[in-house]
Amino acid sequence: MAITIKDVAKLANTSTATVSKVMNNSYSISEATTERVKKAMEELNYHPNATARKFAKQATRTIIFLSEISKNSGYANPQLFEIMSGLENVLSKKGYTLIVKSISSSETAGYIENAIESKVCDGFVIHASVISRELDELIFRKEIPHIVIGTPNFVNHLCWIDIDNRFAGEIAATHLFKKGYQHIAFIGGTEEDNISNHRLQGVQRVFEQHELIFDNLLLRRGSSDTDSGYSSAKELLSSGRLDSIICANNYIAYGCMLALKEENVNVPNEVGVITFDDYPFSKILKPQLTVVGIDVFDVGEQAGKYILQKIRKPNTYMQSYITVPELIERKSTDKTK
Amino acid sequence: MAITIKDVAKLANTSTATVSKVMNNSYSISEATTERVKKAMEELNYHPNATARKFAKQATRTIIFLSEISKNSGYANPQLFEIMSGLENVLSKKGYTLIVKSISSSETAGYIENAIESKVCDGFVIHASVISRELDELIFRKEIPHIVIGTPNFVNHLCWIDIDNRFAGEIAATHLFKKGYQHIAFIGGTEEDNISNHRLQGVQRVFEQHELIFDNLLLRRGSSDTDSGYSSAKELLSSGRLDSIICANNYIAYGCMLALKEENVNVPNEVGVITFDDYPFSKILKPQLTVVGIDVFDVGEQAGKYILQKIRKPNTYMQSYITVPELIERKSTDKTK
DNA sequence: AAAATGTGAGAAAACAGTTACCTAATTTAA
DNA sequence: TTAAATTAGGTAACTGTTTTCTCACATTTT
Repeated sequence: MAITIKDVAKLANTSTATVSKVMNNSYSISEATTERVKKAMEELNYHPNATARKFAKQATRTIIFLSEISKNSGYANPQLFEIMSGLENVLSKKGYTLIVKSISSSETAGYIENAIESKVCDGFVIHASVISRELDELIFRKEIPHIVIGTPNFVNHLCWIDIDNRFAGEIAATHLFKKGYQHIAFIGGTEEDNISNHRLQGVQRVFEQHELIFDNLLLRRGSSDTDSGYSSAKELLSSGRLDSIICANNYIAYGCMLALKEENVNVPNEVGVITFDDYPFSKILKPQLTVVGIDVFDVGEQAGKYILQKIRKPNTYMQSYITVPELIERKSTDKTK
Repeated sequence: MAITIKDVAKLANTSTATVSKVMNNSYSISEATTERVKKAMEELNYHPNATARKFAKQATRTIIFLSEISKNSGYANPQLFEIMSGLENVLSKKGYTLIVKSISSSETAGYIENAIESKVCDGFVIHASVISRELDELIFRKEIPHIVIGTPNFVNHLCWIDIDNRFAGEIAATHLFKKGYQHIAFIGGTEEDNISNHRLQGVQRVFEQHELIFDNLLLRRGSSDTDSGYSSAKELLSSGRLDSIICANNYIAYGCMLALKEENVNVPNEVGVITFDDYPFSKILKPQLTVVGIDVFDVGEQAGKYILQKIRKPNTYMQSYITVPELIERKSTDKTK
């Protein structure tokens, strides 16, 4: 049998109430009694039962992180885990526990409803890829403490945190102009890919600011992979006058670099290349890629801070929060004017 | 106030014991009563309190995954998350919950002792990087259900699961021989890096089998990164006769490929390149890398199965379990004889 | 010296389930 | 027909901690 609070109370010659009060250092307990109790706990090597505590306190101090994780997620989606790390980091510091649960968007609402009713956790951090209309409604109706990571497509009530991808696009374009590039191309993912869309919008906004027009002949949309980056770059090179390429992500950028090398185009002097997200990748290419870096660990941390705040003060209101990207200058745009 | 088992019992006109029995479908309860109870649960939208259940049952159905995760882990250590995904996958299926906790090796023993005494979880999956001698002793003394992922350096009592890196080395060397390569070089990480050591041992074993001697002039040890791969490859090229290189990991391989390209060495015809672990990376290089692939998701799954088994039947004994690597043939060794 | 105030600590009632044990009713076996 | 066995379902104890309420006693104020 495990040692319980009763054993401690008996040894310390007090009541369980007093022992509990000492543990929670709430209420006024005299110095002497406190010492006696602590000594007894020490002597018996007492560890309070965590489940019983949660039960009595009616609070779980637990957050559930929901996203779809399956074979290859670790490789394909390193940002997801970077976010999770940031989240764990702040929760841990505040004595909270992180449960990780893989789920598909069709199951999310059901799972969350059950988990909150069953008091499994105090709140949820939900990856945008697993939200649903049903969830939006549920969360509103039951006032469930939550935060979505990423921009949900149809948001009425969900609150979320994301990267400012438009601003990231602005940073990229501004940097190229500053470096003296003038004919900027853009290679993005599919038309449905909002990340690409927002990054492109940011680029276009900079053109407007400079009272220039973004040349749509220098815009390519494909899929978000290396092959697409490769073929888009080849097309661009053969078709038009350009001196720089903004790639919507690392994979595209890599394909693009391969094409440029094949065509013997010098990077950064003939064509500058810039992309987004600082994958390990971008540091090891030759030349190293200039990147608009996004601190996704920080996104996880912010999400953690927010959900804790929401639990402590349920009337806290926030619909969205945006983290700020930052330029990481490397060789691929280091043009000697 | 939340709906409890009492409310259900009252509505169904039975005792709480009966409701509980229906929920756990244990004991004999008549069809009619079962129906009545289920209808009542439905009607009240009853969700049993998870904490109270755990408390009454004295079992947590929870596993804690311990490793060191910090900023950049998601990028630098995708395998870690691949393992976590596999683990979550099997635990989830069996109704278990996965808690993720970042920790450093100096804290592990203390944390585990407290968690097990406090009945926070039923068992632990521990990454080899956070074990300690103290932990080994603790786990033995208290018979703590656990499994270590990776080979611990000093193991007396810990049980662990790992990849058969020696066998992976054998696969690599065998493949090269089969393809007609004869002068095989090896680029590894530091002398302390056991993964490199084991892979090299496997390679050497194949040489022995063929009654050949591995030429130590074609062995290079450095760090495990791209730069090291690059400089080692350059050295090898200038110094000796070789027709193939085994790189201990993807980063080294990439550096190696850069060096080969710079020296205008044709891959795979002049020099074949093979490495380990199937990072996304290896598919997008030109030429694509042949790789001894290791299914780390499977490692996570195996670990999950083992820990569940251990909890169900504590007298299950296993000291180590090894997963089998597999050759993924791509262009970088596709020599036309 | 009496009244008001403050402080330390215990008794007991939560918290919401599970389950060992018991009884009554029904079925089966002899 | 009776004894034994089986089945259905209720009673109440139990899981380990927290917390409200109360009271005794000590201290301060009037």
